[in-house]
Amino acid sequence: MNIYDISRKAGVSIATVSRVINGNSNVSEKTKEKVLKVIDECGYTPNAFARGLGLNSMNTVGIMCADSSDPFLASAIYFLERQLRQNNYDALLCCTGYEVDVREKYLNLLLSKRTDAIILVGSNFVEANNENNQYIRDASKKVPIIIVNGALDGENIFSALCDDYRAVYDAVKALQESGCNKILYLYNSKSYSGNKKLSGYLSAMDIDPSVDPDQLDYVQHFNGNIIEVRDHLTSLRKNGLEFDAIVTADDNLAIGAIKYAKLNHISIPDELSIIGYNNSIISECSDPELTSIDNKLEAVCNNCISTLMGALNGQEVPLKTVFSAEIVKRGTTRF
Amino acid sequence: MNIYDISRKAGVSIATVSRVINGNSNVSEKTKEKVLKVIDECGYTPNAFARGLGLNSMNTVGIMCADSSDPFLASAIYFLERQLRQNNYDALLCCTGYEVDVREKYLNLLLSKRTDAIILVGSNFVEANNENNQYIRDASKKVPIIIVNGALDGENIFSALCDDYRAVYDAVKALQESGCNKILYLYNSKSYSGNKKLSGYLSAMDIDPSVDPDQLDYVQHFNGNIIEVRDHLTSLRKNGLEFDAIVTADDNLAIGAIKYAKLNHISIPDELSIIGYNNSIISECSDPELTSIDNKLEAVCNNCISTLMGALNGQEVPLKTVFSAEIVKRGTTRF
DNA sequence: TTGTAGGCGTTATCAG
DNA sequence: CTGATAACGCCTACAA
Repeated sequence: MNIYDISRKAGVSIATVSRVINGNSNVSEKTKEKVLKVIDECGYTPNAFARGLGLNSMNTVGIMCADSSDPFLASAIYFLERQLRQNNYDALLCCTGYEVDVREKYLNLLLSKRTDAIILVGSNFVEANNENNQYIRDASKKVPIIIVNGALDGENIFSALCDDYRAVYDAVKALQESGCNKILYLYNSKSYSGNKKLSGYLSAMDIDPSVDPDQLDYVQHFNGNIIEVRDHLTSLRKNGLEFDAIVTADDNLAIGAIKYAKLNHISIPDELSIIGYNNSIISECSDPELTSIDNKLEAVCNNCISTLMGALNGQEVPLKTVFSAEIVKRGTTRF
Repeated sequence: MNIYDISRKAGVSIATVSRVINGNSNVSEKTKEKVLKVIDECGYTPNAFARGLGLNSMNTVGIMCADSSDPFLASAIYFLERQLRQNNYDALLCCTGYEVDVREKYLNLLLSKRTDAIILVGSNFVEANNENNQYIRDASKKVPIIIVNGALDGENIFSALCDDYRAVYDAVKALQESGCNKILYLYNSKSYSGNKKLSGYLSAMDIDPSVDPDQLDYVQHFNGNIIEVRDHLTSLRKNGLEFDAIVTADDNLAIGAIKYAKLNHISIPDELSIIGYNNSIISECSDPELTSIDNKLEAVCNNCISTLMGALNGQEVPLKTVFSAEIVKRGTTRF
């Protein structure tokens, strides 16, 4: 069943059928009705491939992320997909993990599928070593690239994100005001936003930003699951490090910190304050519930799609949009 | 840059270029190399739309789910996408919410994009009222349909799932053996698997399955977030209902149950045992950590994709594959 | 082993 | 307002 069949049954040319399908105004009401009736009777659907070939687009955008089962990324995907669909676009999902090589391969794969744009979700897509971002710049020559929660300079590269620097800065300041002075910073990613967060911590703590953070006892770069985080903190403590607050770059890490406190009979928030990041569902699951930084993911994602739509329509759109985070106070802090 | 450009530069016909691209053996090593060199130099990528038009496929399958930010569904999507990509397929994601009308609309939308198959994730896609599943049956006439965690009879409809009936049955029995006898069942979905789980409970409790479960005090159908669940349980208790164990159809509900116990100073697991479902990340976040039923999502998803690949290749594949669940013991039970 | 030519189902440009 | 026809870029008999 193709456009020729319809045109024959309706007694018109395929051009007219095409016009009706695409809502072209230059069709008389009469023939329009006639054609629509036939289309309806036959349950005809235009062939998307042929259409794609003609228009050089199938209204599809690629969404890349490290791991769609991560609660934060999963939420982002949800928001993005919803907005895309509202704009009549489909979402092609691609989980890449964290390796640059794999990401480059997959990005080119999506490009070869002729997606209209590519969304990179998670600041971990932006590597500290700028050479490693070249493949993104190359891709931006073909289609617009939008980065959620990260930023990269470039002609056709757009970013929507939250001010992570300010968020952590404010969180640390709030802890200080509530009486904490030995504040540990725990993070697991040296991505773009990872670095911003770290800077916020260093600045709030009045630490010279030029010093190598890996040398600082109070800055812990650690990757692992909840239990491993718990044990890591426990061993830090055993080795004599004292701290009365922990700020983490991710809620998962903060849950590990709560488990650490439980294991070592440290009371929260009296002896130890904890602040997580992302305000994900798990911040409501713990006991006590986790004070967490809400980085306005929904707003960021919505903005991201509207920017993208603007760019695809050739409008003038901002290269970078920054939102403010908000500290959601729950049970792991004294303020 | 198209196949003609390549053929011209390489001094061969487009047929030869096509053969090289598609790994057709009937090409001499010499011309093959020549063509590959030109392709490489030009950075040529075949046009996926044209290819799709010719082959009537773009190696894409649609994944539909209610809400990709739900931890359970997010995990499923992750596993599915990974396996699809391994088989050289792309995943088109579509979040539908829970309304049948919307789902039908979106399913037809995916169909109109000429996906090679459609995966329905979550048993909530299978409605108790069989008429409401007709749109799925209709779709199965065009492409294979695979249901993850649910089942529906039909010609081209495949299912991979876990034995939810048995899982809940065993969980209730285990609670009974550990001394509980007033076991509350809390669920939020009357889907296919929702009903299976409920049956498992009723059977283990020796309750006549023909009775309307909505009439039973110990069977609570309730939809809401963590806090609402907590409050609902609290009001049940205030109204005189006594229970020493709660089995829930979802980890989220179980977290609400833990919060309920906290709020009312009921000790877990001494006075109240709790078992969740899905063994999702949040079962490790609570305190105490949640005993939960692991429904082998990864195995189910992997099986789902291999079944699908078999079906697409015209092989003989099982219509329905059932896995056994496993109770993961943590801190909310006495066993 | 290689080339020619027709077909896939649209959209869009021109005439009329 | 409508129709004929040329792209769009690839695959694949069939012919050589």
